[in-house]
Amino acid sequence: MSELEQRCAEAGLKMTGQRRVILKVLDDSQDHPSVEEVYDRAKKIDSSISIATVYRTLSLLDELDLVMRHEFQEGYSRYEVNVDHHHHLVDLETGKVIEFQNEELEKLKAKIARDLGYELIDHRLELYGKKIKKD
Amino acid sequence: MSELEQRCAEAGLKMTGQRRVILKVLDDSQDHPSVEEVYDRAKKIDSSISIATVYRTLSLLDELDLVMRHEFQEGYSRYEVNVDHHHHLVDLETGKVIEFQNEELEKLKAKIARDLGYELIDHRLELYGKKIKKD
DNA sequence: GTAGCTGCAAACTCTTTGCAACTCT
DNA sequence: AGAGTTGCAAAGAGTTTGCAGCTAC
Repeated sequence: MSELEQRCAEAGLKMTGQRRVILKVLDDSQDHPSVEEVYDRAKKIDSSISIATVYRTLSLLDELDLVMRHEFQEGYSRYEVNVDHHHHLVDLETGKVIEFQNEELEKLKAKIARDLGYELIDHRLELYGKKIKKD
Repeated sequence: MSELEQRCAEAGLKMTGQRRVILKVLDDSQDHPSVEEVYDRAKKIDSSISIATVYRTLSLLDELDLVMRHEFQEGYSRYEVNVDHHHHLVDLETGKVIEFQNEELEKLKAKIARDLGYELIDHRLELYGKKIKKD
């Protein structure tokens, strides 16, 4: 039983065939798939699965904090399995998403919020860039 | 003639009554109105204006970089008149948007991208927080 | 005069939902 | 058995678009 599956069970979710398939797809993902992409990958395993179920399952998993929903500036959501805290740099030429962490940045964000009189609850930082070519 | 109007003229846009109304609404906005809000404010000046025109005009202005489109995590877009570079802190309890700038942050972002081998083209930073209450 | 702009309504995309049938536990 | 889950299709929200008429230049 995968860790995702385990944590779903702990949350009291019924482990249906469809959910098992979606969890496997997520477990196997090293990227940040859209709902449509999760759906396509799931269909390869069980072609009878419906996109409504994918939407419902991803929403549930997001609520349980087992996955993280992102809305890059594309008009739809992407999901990723909830790993360590990090941010994203989106390659504007290829759409590739690169993850990074930066401790200094974390401190700075919290400080900025505090200075404005706020407790930082959540945030979003995305960089969009082009690869530097060394000729 | 407002500065926005001037810059639209320079861009070769025809100055119709509807556009003048929308530009005035934007000029008078100190906040970050949604399309619906711009539409409502515009209708108070000219009730015959259509929401399609508001969408079309805001898209145009965004392309010309006269306004900036934001997608906070709300499921729709908000616009603001394109002023100095800054970021936003969204008050999670009231929805209020607070603007801030931070030079240190700017440098850090560019450095992170550079270290990853990227030239920073664009970025997005939003903080979401709750007001700290001093009891 | 004409290219560009408008209002209207229909269409589109992404997402959610009501419902009857089905299935884990 | 019963609550939770599913597929389907319809509905929703936000946004875009085709078209015929209108308007700034």
